[in-house]
Amino acid sequence: MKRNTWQREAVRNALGESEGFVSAQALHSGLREQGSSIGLATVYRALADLASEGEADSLQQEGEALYRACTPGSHHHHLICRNCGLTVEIEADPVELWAQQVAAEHGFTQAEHVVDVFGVCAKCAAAGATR
Amino acid sequence: MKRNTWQREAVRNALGESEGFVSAQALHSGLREQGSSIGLATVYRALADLASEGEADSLQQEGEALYRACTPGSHHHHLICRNCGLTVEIEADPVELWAQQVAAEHGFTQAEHVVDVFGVCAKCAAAGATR
DNA sequence: AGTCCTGCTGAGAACTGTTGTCAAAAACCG
DNA sequence: CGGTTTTTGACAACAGTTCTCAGCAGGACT
Repeated sequence: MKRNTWQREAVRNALGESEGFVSAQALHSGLREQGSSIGLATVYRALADLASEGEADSLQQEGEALYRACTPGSHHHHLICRNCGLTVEIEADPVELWAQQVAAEHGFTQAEHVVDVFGVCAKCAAAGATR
Repeated sequence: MKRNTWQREAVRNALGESEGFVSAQALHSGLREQGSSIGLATVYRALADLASEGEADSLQQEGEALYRACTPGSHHHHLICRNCGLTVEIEADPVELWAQQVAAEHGFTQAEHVVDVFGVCAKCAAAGATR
């Protein structure tokens, strides 16, 4: 049976409050700074659970896993500011179709795809324009 | 100054001969089995060099980096069999346009994107059909 | 060809992100 | 409340990758 602990809630909340993708370790130290006594392993476990239940998305960047709360159930992709981490969920229907089609053309089945767009958001572009 | 050592050549060759994406460690042990005395660190260094010079593509899967020789200079994406690792280079012009457009719509600039399609190739689908 | 300099190599240690272990704690059931 | 059973948290273990550093060797120059 699956139990409902305050730790899991804490992770879910912390994830929901963050602007963009966060690493497990950042989340853990953030919670610790708020006085929580949650353990690192627990954060990893909670994140893995959330991700497998579709309540969070994950992506790999520079060898570490980043997580983000997302609208459950809906398939979507992300547009991520590589400077501040701001994330926008985007629909990608044309890409879905394209991926299926390309896979089929080459005899591939059970196609899945990884699609993420990185860029610099308007705010960061303006702030960094002088650089 | 950049030097041309037999180790770098060995890595380049081994990469070119492999069917799909290979991990640095697999490449290293493969070379070792062929009697080479190349070191693991050197393989990592050579792969990083090749990737940064555009002679190899890399992707992250399950926490490890995989590499593959690719046609230098051309921008393309990959269709990868998640069973045997077979890789097909694919053109994705519609996706390129889509990515630029979506980024622009949200005020993002300097858009880059990660697009990879995973599936099961015809051969593996046939072999695993009985499973 | 010989010499020198400097970047490259290889072995292993060190590091980083993640997962496993296990006793103790706490959530759920009645 | 008492019993059962999952979950937790501290820490060890692990895997992949990078760092370190003494010695080696590629290439330029002679």
